[in-house]
Amino acid sequence: MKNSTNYQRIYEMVRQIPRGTVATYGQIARLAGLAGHARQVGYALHALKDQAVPWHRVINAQGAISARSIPYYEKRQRHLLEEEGIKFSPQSKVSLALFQWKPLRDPKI
DNA sequence: AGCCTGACTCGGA
DNA sequence: CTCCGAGCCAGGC
Repeated sequence: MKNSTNYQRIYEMVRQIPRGTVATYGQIARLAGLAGHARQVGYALHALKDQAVPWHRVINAQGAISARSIPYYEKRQRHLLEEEGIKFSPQSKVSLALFQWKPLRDPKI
């Protein structure tokens, strides 16, 4: 990666997501000072190899787990979230109103 | 160096 | 409600 700084910022933010809450890609991007670069957050997590950050707490803006190349991971992510007390709707979606991380420094929320 | 791909999001039709 | 297009960037070939 050329600019590892951006990735570092993203990882820092993801690491700060409290247990039992979730955050969206766009939200992480804003908090990391990369507003509008939600996609980059996804790439950063994709490039992530070790389990140093709670990547499973990052979901898309619809409160659903984003599909990735390996379907199995999707199931595993859901399991991890459920173990933290996060509930999924019949449509496999998380209620952002209830579980989304709401840090004070995020103006949009 | 150039081209293609992908864990996203938002606004408008 | 669903579908489409544009913006954005790192990594692999």
